[in-house]
Order: sequence, then C-alpha cells, then structure tokens
Amino acid sequence: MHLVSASTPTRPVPDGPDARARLARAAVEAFAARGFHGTTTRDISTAAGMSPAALYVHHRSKEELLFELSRAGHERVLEMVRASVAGTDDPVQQLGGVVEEFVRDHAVVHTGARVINYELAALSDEHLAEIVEIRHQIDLVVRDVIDRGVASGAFETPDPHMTALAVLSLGVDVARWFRDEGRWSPDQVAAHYRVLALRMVGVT
Amino acid sequence: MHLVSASTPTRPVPDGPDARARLARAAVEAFAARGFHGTTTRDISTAAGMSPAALYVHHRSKEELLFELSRAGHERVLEMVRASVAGTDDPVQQLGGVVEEFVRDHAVVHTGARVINYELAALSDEHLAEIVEIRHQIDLVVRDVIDRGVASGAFETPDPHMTALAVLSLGVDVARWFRDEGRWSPDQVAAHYRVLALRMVGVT
DNA sequence: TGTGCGTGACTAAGCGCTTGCTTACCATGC
DNA sequence: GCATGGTAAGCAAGCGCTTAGTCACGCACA
Repeated sequence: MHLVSASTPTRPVPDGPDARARLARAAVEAFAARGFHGTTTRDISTAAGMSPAALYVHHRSKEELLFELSRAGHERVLEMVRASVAGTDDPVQQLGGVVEEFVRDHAVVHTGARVINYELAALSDEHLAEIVEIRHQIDLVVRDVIDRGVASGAFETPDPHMTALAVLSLGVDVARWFRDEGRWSPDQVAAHYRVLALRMVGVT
Repeated sequence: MHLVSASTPTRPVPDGPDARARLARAAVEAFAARGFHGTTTRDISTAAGMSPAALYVHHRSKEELLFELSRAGHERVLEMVRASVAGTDDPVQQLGGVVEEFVRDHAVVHTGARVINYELAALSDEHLAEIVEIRHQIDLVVRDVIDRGVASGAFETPDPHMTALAVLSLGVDVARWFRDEGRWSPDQVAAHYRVLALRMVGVT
C-alpha cells in the first residue's frame, strides 16, 4: 500500500493528515479478520494508533465507517468494470478482459473484497440499499456483454442472465479462498478464470 | 423443515426431546442472518422458546454450538459428495452429478450453508482445524474426478487443481446469493450449473 | 511583530447497557 | 432418589459512544 506519506517531520507518528487513511486500513483489516460485530471500535482505533474516541472525530459510528469503506470499494469496482468493457466492442474480448480484471482485483485486494462482499448484513437498511444499487450496476455491465455476445452468435448459453450471475459469483468467491501465501499469483488465477468464463459461454 | 415432531401431548411446547433440535435451528437462522458475533445467546435461546441458561444444558459455549452445527453440516456434505461419485465410473457423469447435487443442496439449505461457509473465522483453532480437514476431503473427491477425466481424455484443462477449486467455489457461492423468493428454483440452478461445470473442463 | 482567538484533531475518563456464562434452585420420570 | 432438563437472578467484563478538556496551528488585527 502507498497510503503512508512521508508526512511532516514535526509530527512524527500519532496524528496528521493521514489519520483517516490509517483508520480505514485498520478497519478493513479488522473487519476482514473478525467480521463487523467481532471487531470493536477499540480494535480499530488502537491499530490506527489512536484513542477510542478519535474514531468519532472522523466517523459518526462504526456502521458508518463500514458503509464508507463499502461504498468506496464498490464504486471503485464499478468504474473498473465499466472502463474494462469500454476498451473494445468485441464481446469475447470484453468478457475475457472484464473477468480477468475482476478476478485479479479480488485476489490482490482480497482483504478489502471480503469486507465488501461478506459484511453487507451489518449495514443499515438505507446504506444497504445504496450498496445494492451499485452492485446492480456492476451486474448490468456483465449481463449486457453476455447478451450482446449471444445476439451476435459468439456466445451460446441457455440462460444468459444466470450465466452472468455465475461469472460474477466465480469472481467474488476468489476473495473468500485466495491466500497471499498460496501457490497461485493473482495473475495466474485471473488468466485461468478468463478461460473458464469464456468456456461457460461456449467459446472454445 | 421436518424437524418438528408431533411430540408428547403431556408437554405441549417448552421442553422435550427436540430441545436440542430447536436450539440448533434457532442458532442456524440467527448465525446466518446476523453472523456469529452479531448473535447473542439470548437471541438463540429465546427463539428456541427457552431461558438463556437452557443453552448451556446442551452446549458448553456459543462457539461449541457453532462448531457442532458446522461439523454436522460438513460431514453431511462430504457423505453426499462421496455417495454421488460412487454411482458411476464415468468422469463426465460423476462431475455433472456431483455438481448438480452440490449446487442443489447449497440452494435448498442456503441458510445452513451460509453459516458453514462464512462463519469459520469464529471457530477456535482446534475446531477450525477439524473443519478444514473435512473440507479438504470434499476437495479431494472433486479433484480426483477431474484428474481422472483429464487422464482419460474426456476433460481438458490447463490446471486441474485450480479448476476443481473453481467448480467447488461456484457451488459454495450459491449459498451467498440464492434467495427462496428468487426467479430460479434449486433444480433450475443445479441443472444450469451442471452444464457450466462440464464446459469448464472442456466437455461441450 | 506580536498577540488573542477560533478551529480541528486528539485524549482521559467514564456512562449506561449488553454480553457470555454461572450459580442456586426446582420439577419430572425412570 | 437421583439423573435430566429446565428456570430466575445476576456477575464480571466488554461494548459503542459521549463528555469535557488539551494542544498545535493559522490568521485577523492592534
């Protein structure tokens, strides 16, 4: 991570302009390791090098902190997915490319992706609705690619909608099982999953 | 669910021989909805129609209750998977069959499957190790089917081990997104996923 | 140039409540 | 007559979050 700046020499460690970023990183690590309810505000603030009360200078509540992490993460993924398909008009290249990027990302930032995908139940109804809408937009991008591939005859699948869901599902679940110390690099997994996804739509 | 028996007429509701089952069902529902740490022992015992202390008549701790649910669920899946591949020697039929059963099961009992797959971090080290071993056995069954399919020439895949992981991953994630009120029945999802899995190993 | 003062980031202390679990006791049936 | 399965009450610890106050800094103005 490149979030730690050199900062001013007059204020060595405790506070500074990167305090929010330190809190965010500490929260992601803790939420991913122990879940939202298994993480205390003291866990987060201590890991960020602050007192418990400092968390409330930057965030209204523990839930709002989770929401902000979740929204930022989802928006980043949505932009990534949209940018990926914008590179070409060929559904085969689009599906292959978006799967490869999506999977690589979920492997590289698997800690953050775990929080984003598996802590949704801890959000308030209003916040959850906002996140669900972004997820729907991500869904639409992949569904559109597969629909156009089927229409052009490049793809063949009995239920394009379910296949789109399955492709995304495959990518999301990478965040659950991927380990940094495992035998495969994010690039290796991404390349393999590109082939798998294309086979799922009948491209051989 | 068929866990509620007619029971004895002398003891209408509160206790009886099915108290353990009532606790188990209440715990699964609660753990799936709010997570292990988001669930209180009072949530569980109240939903089971008992006082908080009654939970400790049947279980040593909240964590042990989760472990027992998790172990029973994992052993059930392992037996199901083993029985499924035992029906034939043809890798194509074996993989298609085991995926279909695995996926249908994860859709039907998605609540229980969610607890089993997403609450592992709440287990103690010793208990987690026991669960990981069962999961490894499940992994081995699918990996063996794919290895034999590749050896016989029926399957083609660049990395059989990663493909086995991906096939199981696809099935596990069904528990995350499946909804009872959704547009697809467990049978429909299972049938579609059978096709997807076979395509992933090059069967067209 | 110096100074008073508002502002933003932070802490020490702690409040009120909830948590997992225990204790002491009670009822029923083999 | 005692194991089994239950309850009421409550304990110690931990929880999210608040309060009151400290401190460094930037800046208008005498």
